[in-house]
Amino acid sequence: MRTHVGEVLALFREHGELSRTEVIDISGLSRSTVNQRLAALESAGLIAEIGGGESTGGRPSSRFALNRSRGVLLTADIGATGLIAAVCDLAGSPLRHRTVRVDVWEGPERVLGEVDRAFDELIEGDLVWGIGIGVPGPVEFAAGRVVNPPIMTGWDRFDIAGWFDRFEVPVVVENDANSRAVAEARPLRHDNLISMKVGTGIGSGLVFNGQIIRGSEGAAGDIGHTRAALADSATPLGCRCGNVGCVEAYAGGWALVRDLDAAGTSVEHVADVVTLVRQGDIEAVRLVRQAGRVLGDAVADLVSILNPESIVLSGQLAECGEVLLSGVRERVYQRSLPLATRNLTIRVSKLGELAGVTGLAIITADQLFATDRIDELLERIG
Amino acid sequence: MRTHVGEVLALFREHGELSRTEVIDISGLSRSTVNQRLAALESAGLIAEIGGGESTGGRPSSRFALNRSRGVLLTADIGATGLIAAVCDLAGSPLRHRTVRVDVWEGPERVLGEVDRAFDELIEGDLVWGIGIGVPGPVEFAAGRVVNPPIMTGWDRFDIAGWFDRFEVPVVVENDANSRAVAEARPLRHDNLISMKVGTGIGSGLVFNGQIIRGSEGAAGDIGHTRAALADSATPLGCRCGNVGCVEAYAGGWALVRDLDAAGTSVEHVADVVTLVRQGDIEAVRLVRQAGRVLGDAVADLVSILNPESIVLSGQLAECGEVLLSGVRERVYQRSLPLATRNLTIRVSKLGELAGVTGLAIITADQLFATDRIDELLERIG
DNA sequence: CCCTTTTGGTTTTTTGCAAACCAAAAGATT
DNA sequence: AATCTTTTGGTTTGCAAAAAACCAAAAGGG
Repeated sequence: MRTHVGEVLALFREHGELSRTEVIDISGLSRSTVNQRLAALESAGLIAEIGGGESTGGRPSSRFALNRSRGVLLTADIGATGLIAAVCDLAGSPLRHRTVRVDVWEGPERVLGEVDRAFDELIEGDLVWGIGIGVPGPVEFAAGRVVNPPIMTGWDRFDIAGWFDRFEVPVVVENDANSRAVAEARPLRHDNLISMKVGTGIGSGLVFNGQIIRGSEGAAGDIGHTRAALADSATPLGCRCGNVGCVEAYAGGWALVRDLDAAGTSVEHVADVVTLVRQGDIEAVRLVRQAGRVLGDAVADLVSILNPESIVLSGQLAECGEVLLSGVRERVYQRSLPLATRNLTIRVSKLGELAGVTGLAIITADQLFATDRIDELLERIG
Repeated sequence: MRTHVGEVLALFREHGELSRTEVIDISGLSRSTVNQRLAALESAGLIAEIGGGESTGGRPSSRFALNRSRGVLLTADIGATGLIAAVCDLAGSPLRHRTVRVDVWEGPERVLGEVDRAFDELIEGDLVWGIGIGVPGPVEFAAGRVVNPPIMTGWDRFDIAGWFDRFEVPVVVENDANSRAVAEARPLRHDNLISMKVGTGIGSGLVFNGQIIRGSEGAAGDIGHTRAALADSATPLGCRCGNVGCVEAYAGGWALVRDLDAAGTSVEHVADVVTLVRQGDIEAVRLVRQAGRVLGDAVADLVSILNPESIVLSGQLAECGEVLLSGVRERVYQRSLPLATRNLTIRVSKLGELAGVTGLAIITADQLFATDRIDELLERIG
């Protein structure tokens, strides 16, 4: 009986709620085949019948939907100085989450140990179906490990997927910016989107043709260390990467802290900058708006080259909202080709700090429900 | 009998020459199914048995390969001031070609009329299976037409595919830079590649995850009008696009003609610049090398962001070879993140002016041999 | 010359899919 | 209220594709 149910399941993941007739129309399959597959999916508990539909002049249809609580996905979004662990349903929505403060450079054993503990506390007898781990570095996706990370000391080629062997479920490892981008793109059905994370540093995730662009070595997305446009200030500032004139050295959170401090306003962390902006501190607002312009100049080139349909800003500095956005918009609409900005939207993420874990859950579900792996899943859940 | 032969055909397109046993191993299908499909493909003439293989201790295998001369693909690479029309085999290799001088702004009827004439002269009783047209503007691929082109006056939304209705074969329309990128990427099996065309203007084609990145409106790839790095020269030059400081205004062919002319060397066309460089003219070499640096600065950011495995330069200025390359390489290896340049190769295209028509043939074949359209093809060829 | 190895081809069995048919549940009509 | 029409639900039957099993052919090795 275990047939090509994956294609039908994919329809529910994409469209949400469907009746038999709708499945028939969309898939082009026959009524009997659709019935057979729906029965298989329902008996496995992957889909469930929900409230009966309205009549359109005849017998009312019964409607089905993905049974999003049949199992859970454990996800952990590991950042430079902290991590968020979450239990998500099969549609990707976080159900419960915990934040843990731990520095990534303390190494994989220490950090993943914290993830383990957080998972143990979050699981409430849930059936774990998959695990997704987000990391702030380049990832070899197929192997489930980090390769040549600039900031993740001690993590190089560490077998992250193997760490979670005890769960006996698929484990995916993905770059944190990429998982954010997926979380933004998928619900909107945007196939071409750029997600910018502006926190202490600056990173980006690219989704084009509906797929994550990882590059040949998983290092794609690093917009923070591209060259900034030096409008009039003749002094190219040094960056923490060792180079000079990087975007991050002007618009990154650490650069704003540096500049505000130099201007006489005592700040310690990016959060302080955000607070000042919200309080309307003139110097802070001026600096963040200027950071937006630098960011906008960098994004403008990217818009001309990649022609995305939307750009989403996230990260701590994105909490400055319009103050940051206006600078970005100003430069993008000024510099990018009109053709590329005609239907472009630039906005701040609505997902906030949960964007990472949400995206990881979606990516993990993608793997679990992949048409060529669906049998494996049915095998496991009996 | 008309079954899922497409999957097996795809194997031959990817691997070239295969024995039955190899097809069985790669596809995972049973011997009988493979035999059935091979028989169907062979009777349709899509594959042919080639010289028997060597024995490895048992009966020697018979080997099969795509019958690349079963039909031909007509392709035309339309540039700003001229077009190349070609007859290609089913593997994408150009068999015969013609060059026609015609300006694209003379409109679709005039230009496509020239394409028609060139096709008629090139066909020698060949069975035409598909047509591919490359154009210097943004393309709505699914519809087979140009949308909002900046330089293709009179072409907006013109039904290019419809023009070739008389052939009664599938027609694909693609951006010229994109088709070039495919021609470079496919034979090398590179999944992440940037192709830069440096001629009068500057354009690029992006292939990532093995797919063309077209952007949300087919406008992706426009690197020519991104912002150039203004090292020390304090005067941002005006560009023909109306903006200032574009890469093209420094490194485009028209900019070099402008600069050489201003320096007292009388030149009219980009070809003259190339000739001068080859003759070792000091000023020309200096300018082209400098153009390479400007280009390199722009590409460097793209390398950091997209992490391609190779960059290929084509177009007239690429004929300057090492003179242009050295400038590009200098800046890329200086500016891009080490992680992104570790395994990066930067080189000049070996395909030359036929890159466009080759890529178009490959893209057209992709459509013809797509698994969900293979039955349509078998229907047509009987 | 026989045995082993590897590939080629055919027959048999299974299974997934679709067409066709019948049943059920609603609204519409008389 | 009874019947007709419409739409959806479910089952049976027939077909065809795929795999397993089997036999044949063509090489090398002893």
